[in-house]
Amino acid sequence: MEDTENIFVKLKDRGSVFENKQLLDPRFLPSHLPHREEQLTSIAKYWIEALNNVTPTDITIYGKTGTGKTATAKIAMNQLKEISLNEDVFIRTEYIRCTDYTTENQVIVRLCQQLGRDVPSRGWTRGEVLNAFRDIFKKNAFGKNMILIVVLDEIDILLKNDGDGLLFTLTRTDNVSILSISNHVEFKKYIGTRVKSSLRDKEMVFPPYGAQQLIDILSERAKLSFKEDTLEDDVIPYCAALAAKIEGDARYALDLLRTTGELADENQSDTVTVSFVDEAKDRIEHDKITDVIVSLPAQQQRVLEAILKLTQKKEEIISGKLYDAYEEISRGDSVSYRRIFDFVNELETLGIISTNTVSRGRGKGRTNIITLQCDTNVLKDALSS
DNA sequence: GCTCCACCGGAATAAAAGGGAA
DNA sequence: TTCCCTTTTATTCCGGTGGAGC
Repeated sequence: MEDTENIFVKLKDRGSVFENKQLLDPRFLPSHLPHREEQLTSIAKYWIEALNNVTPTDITIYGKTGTGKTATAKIAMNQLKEISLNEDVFIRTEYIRCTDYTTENQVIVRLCQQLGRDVPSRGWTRGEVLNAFRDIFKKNAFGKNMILIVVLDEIDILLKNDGDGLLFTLTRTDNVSILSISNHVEFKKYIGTRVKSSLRDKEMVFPPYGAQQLIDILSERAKLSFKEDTLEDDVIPYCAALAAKIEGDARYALDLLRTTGELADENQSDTVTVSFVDEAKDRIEHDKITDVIVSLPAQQQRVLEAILKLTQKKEEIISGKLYDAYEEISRGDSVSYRRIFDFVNELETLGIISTNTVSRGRGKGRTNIITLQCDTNVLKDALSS
């Protein structure tokens, strides 16, 4: 029998335009962030108090997706940690992503665990968990007061889901400083008055990156991630221009550049040309929508199916009609209208659909007009997979 | 057996704007 | 013309239930 060629060997030997693709990964944290020096300095000016054994003031960071909020906060955390080792203080910085820990309880439990307390995620009462958390501040091996700086990323998600209980607890705990990061400016509407009074925070806004700034960011990364002379001159400016249009999103810009390189590899091209950028843009859009839809619960997929069906019939989609279509698809296994209302809202948050509430006048009440915001073919493919 | 919490739905309340009375 | 009424559905509030981790 003839030996089968090892597919990995074949793929491994194939050329690549990348020197180190990891550097373009959104999770990669560079040591230097172009055009965020000012914001980093601002955070440091507040946090430096910790080195004098004073709990720093709370900070709130606003900014759209991909404006460097998380990266800046993480760099500040690392640098503070580094310098505090040489000082006579006990500072802990902890990072929590509120999309992973969506309730007060989950965050406090997680903090306890990160700080070395063995707290189970279930089984203990709220009081027991809180006591364990507060105990951590009472005694420690060095006989020094611990200062805890908590970075709560995407805090708007937690506030919307669970209310302001977490902020209440944290602001009432001595020696805790909060840095909250939010995508939305209006997230404070979820904070009640009792918490507002104890949360005396400094606010910071991260502006979207401009096209030229995005060029700087991409150039810096591309230098190390691509092989020499593989990138055509126009590629980076074009990626930057596209990303600048989408609210100056650096994460998107990096994603675009990486996908463009991947397409060059797939086409076994030695150079990355502008023509791959447009293709990369389509692929990212397609993958993004597909990923979201595939991970949706079955009931929400059915709602989308109903929307797709009505869209294809070119009918105006109003909430009542949508529910009828949904019930028909569900064949008896349907949830209430009340649930569908939530689903529609979630789908809107995800950007798959948009809604517009209109009133039709006396005797006709009001309704939501729903429109699909993505390509019907992409949606169809995603639903059938 | 205890706790958490995602999921669910009933009930109350709010909203919008054309129609009709004054 | 102004202003209140009307209707229907959007939206909010809130409590129940059951699965899962401990």
